[in-house]
Amino acid sequence: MVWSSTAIPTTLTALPFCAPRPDPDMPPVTAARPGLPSHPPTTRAIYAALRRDIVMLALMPGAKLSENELSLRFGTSRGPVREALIRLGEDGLIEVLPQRGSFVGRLSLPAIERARFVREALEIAVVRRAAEKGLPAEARIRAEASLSAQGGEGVDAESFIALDDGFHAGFAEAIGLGEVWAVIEREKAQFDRIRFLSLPAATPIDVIIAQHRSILRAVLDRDPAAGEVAVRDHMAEVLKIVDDLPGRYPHLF
Amino acid sequence: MVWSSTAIPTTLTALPFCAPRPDPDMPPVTAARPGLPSHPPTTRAIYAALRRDIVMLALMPGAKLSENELSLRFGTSRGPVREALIRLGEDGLIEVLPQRGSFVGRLSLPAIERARFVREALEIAVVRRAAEKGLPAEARIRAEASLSAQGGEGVDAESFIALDDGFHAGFAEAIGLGEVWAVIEREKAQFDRIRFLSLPAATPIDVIIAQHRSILRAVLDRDPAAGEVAVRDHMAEVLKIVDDLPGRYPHLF
DNA sequence: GATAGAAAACTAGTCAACAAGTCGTCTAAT
DNA sequence: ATTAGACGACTTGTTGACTAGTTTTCTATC
Repeated sequence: MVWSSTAIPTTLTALPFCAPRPDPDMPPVTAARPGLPSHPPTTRAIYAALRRDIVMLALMPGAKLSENELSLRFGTSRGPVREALIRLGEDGLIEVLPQRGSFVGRLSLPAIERARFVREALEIAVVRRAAEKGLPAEARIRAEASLSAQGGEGVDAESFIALDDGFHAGFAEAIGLGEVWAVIEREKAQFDRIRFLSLPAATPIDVIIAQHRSILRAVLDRDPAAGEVAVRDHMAEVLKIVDDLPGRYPHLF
Repeated sequence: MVWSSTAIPTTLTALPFCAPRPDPDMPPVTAARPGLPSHPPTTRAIYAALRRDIVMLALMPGAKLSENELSLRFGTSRGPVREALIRLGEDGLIEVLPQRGSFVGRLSLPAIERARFVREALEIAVVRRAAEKGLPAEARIRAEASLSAQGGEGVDAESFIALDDGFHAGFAEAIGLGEVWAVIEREKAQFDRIRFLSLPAATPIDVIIAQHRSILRAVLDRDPAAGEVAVRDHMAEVLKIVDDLPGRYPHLF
């Protein structure tokens, strides 16, 4: 068996950003990101596909995820599907009730606040240390390239989030603690969902880019305190958009 | 099938603290902590048993973990064992090489430093917020009870670590973010192993208790800055004991 | 028609067998 | 003696069947 190319059938789907449906059943359509870590073979692909669908709200909170149905959809047996579901459960993205079923986790304000808290704490520590140690030239170039790409033409929501992630991850890698970003990424899924949910009314991209600039400037100025303030400011954006969401989409909470 | 009581055969074992063996095969003996969360049934018990053995170095870094052998030992099929191994792999405690075998992860200085970094960042954020919000009376009582218990008679290594964990987790729970401790706990396993490894020569318990007192005092004094300093001081202890370990136990790294 | 009970259609949990890849060893040829 | 090749004893990955529990639905009874 060859691990390099997984043959999980995947399909691209247009995302119904602003059309959340009360219907818990969802069209079983997905796309798997290539080039993810690697550990297991088909399990990883299924995990990636489901995670992407959940984060992008193609699978709505509360939707039922039947192992049988998924194994049928992915063309594998229940084993790999089950393992993928276990990992999604560990990420807090789905909830499996014994003998009852697996369901996409509902949005939870406490869970979002916890994720925000964890991310803020880690990101502050990373930026502080980057400001103390100084940013390698290569990392600086990449950060600035990401910044200008963020403001470029034709960046859709998904690619902007990818650029956003890369920008933040760059600092962790720069200080030789790239794996810290993996911890952040696990938590990040929680409020990536609300980010997609509130896309039209969300913080203007210009503001976010300006905050990114502030963070980078503080690091380049070797000013940890300013970096911490900039990160705090940046992370506070989540709080602003999260407030009225439960009122607007009560069935997702 | 009844989930409440799992019937995984477990056996208690005296721990060979200061007798690390080059032999990668280990006596397959374990005890499972009761009252763990609950999600799956037998998988959870196997996971807990193996995790405990790994953290306490009853399973030495580099040891081979055969799914077949483990399923034989636990009296189940390979399925639950496999799922437990997946979760241990996610925790970074074991490494599974496709078609080759599963192995207890070796001690890695970068991994330990990463875990230390994450824990320090989160613990600082927690203590700071606890100092800002103030500690509820109940939490204060529990913290002080834990402190005196830590200095009590006849606390062995395992129970001290449990008290230690409870002390730290208390702050997270006090500020309503108890689940943050779960994130810390996942990372903590990495340097719990070196804690057990360096038990005899480790930092005297008195010093650790004094550091705990400093943290609690800072929180009670509503002094976030002092709390941060105290946590940094406390976390620095790990650095002190980790230095000469690779030289003394090269086969574990 | 409304309600209580049985049965059928789900669910996840578990298991044993098979497939496929890797490693070590043993044999045979040079 | 050395080396190349094949065999066999491992490993994890995958599968489909079976078990036990839950929910729903349908039916018979009041």
